[in-house]
Amino acid sequence: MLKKLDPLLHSELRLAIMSLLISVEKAEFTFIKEKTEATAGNLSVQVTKLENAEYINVEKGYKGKIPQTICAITKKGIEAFEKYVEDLKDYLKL
Amino acid sequence: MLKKLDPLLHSELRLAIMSLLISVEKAEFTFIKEKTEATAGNLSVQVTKLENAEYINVEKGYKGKIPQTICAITKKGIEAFEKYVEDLKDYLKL
DNA sequence: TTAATTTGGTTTATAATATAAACTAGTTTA
DNA sequence: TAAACTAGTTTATATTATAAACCAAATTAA
Repeated sequence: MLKKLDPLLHSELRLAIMSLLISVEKAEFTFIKEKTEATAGNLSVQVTKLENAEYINVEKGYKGKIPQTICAITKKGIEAFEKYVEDLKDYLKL
Repeated sequence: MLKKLDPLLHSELRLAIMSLLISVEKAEFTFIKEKTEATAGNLSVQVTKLENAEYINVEKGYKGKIPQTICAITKKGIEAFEKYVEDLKDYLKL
């Protein structure tokens, strides 16, 4: 039987964010924005959702005088991502 | 760069329908309903969307006196599914 | 025989989600 | 010092998913 997919990850932008962070571990908000081609608003909303789920943690600091938000994937986030991949494989026949 | 995912397929229930039809080629509405554990209403809506996209075709007939809806995947549907799988692989690091 | 129940759905209303527009706060440039 | 830019957040709107309500015919039960 097909497993219920984690709704937090079954979203194109959130999945893209997680996919990126799986590779690089941590990244600036602006970097993620460029890579995903998302609007800042949309990205901000989705980052907050992932943060609330503790799939990523978010640190707000400064790079010189300019605000800088750094996102990093958590252990919980990695596990959720890996489970999502396994669950999806059944749908995709992989 | 990550590709935009086909929004018609990036839906848990529609993906489950397509995944099932990829395996069996054609199936009754009621069979799909049992397998996916969807409500009839939800299934009806999603089947119609897939039909409108020509990813499946739907034949309404009778099994004896009882109405019977048969869904079958189309060539276009198979191709869309396969492309979706390939596109998703990049997100999933497969 | 007619009144409930079941089967096989569709339509429609509502809840959830995604997205973009508008806004805030501070910085740099002209 | 005012315009424009950077780095975001908040909020309003559009889209989507889902469930509830409904319909028609068949079956079963009284």
